[in-house]
Amino acid sequence: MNSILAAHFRKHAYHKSLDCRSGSMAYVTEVRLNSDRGAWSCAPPSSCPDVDLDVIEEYLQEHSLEVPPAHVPSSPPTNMGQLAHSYQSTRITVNSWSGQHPYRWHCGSHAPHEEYEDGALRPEWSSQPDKQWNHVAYAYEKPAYTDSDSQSSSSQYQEYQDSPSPSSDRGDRKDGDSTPLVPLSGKRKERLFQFLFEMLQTPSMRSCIWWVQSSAGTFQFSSQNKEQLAQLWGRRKGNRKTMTYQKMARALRNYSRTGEIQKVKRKLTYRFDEKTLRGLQGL
DNA sequence: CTGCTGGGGATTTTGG
DNA sequence: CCCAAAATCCCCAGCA
Repeated sequence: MNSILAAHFRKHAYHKSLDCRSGSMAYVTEVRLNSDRGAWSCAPPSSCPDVDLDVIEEYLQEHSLEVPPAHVPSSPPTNMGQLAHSYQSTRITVNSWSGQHPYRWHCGSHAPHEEYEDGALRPEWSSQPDKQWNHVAYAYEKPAYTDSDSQSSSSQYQEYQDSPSPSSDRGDRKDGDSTPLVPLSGKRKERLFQFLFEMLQTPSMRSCIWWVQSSAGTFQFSSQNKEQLAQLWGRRKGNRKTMTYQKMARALRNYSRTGEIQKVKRKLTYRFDEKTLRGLQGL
């Protein structure tokens, strides 16, 4: 899988690099937000942005939908440092999600260990690329690059972490839990939350969207690149008009009614319902 | 005041 | 064509 992905991106690296210039400005902004951590060491600050819609889209189409299973050849291509790194992280994500810790949903309220895996998963262009496996204790520290809202962080999490599971009350959805998660007949259009989940599993999209706390299902959009993500969504849907974050967020808010995704107090942050999460993991 | 976010009613699109 | 669900449009409010 690694090689495939790497190859794909490599394949596009050339002619796509042209676009980088146009797209790079957005990065510059975001990069500077990370300066205090020396961050982005593994990210593409000036190099070809990972948010190239064409490439991403193409890649996603080719290997669509199937989130890479937990098995991956041990050594990622060395020349694709950044990519390999991020992909590896993703692998971790997938790993930890593939039902290995299902119980967490139930005992999580006060379990402090949740933070750990999160630390490893966050788009932590953190200190050292090779430290990714470490269980950083500052897990709750918000990502350095979340612009100004950084001051709010740890305290908030506790709030929504132990919020009563919404699952029980809203079992009224006509389809219960089986539905939205699994494409009924395989025909149904991809849903927004499925798309988002997919993006969250895609290393190259980490400048647009990332897990804040994967164990809790919380994820966050980049204020810099959220529009690009939205556009990608629009393309995926085949819309004539370009999708915007605003519209996408509206759809997200609709999910809070039905429970698939809920808004979290934190800026640009949402949370997958556990049921939704489980369903997505099982896809 | 302005830009960014978030909220939600109204309307359109989509699938059965 | 009807219906329900999902998506989209559009306007407004709160906040830094």
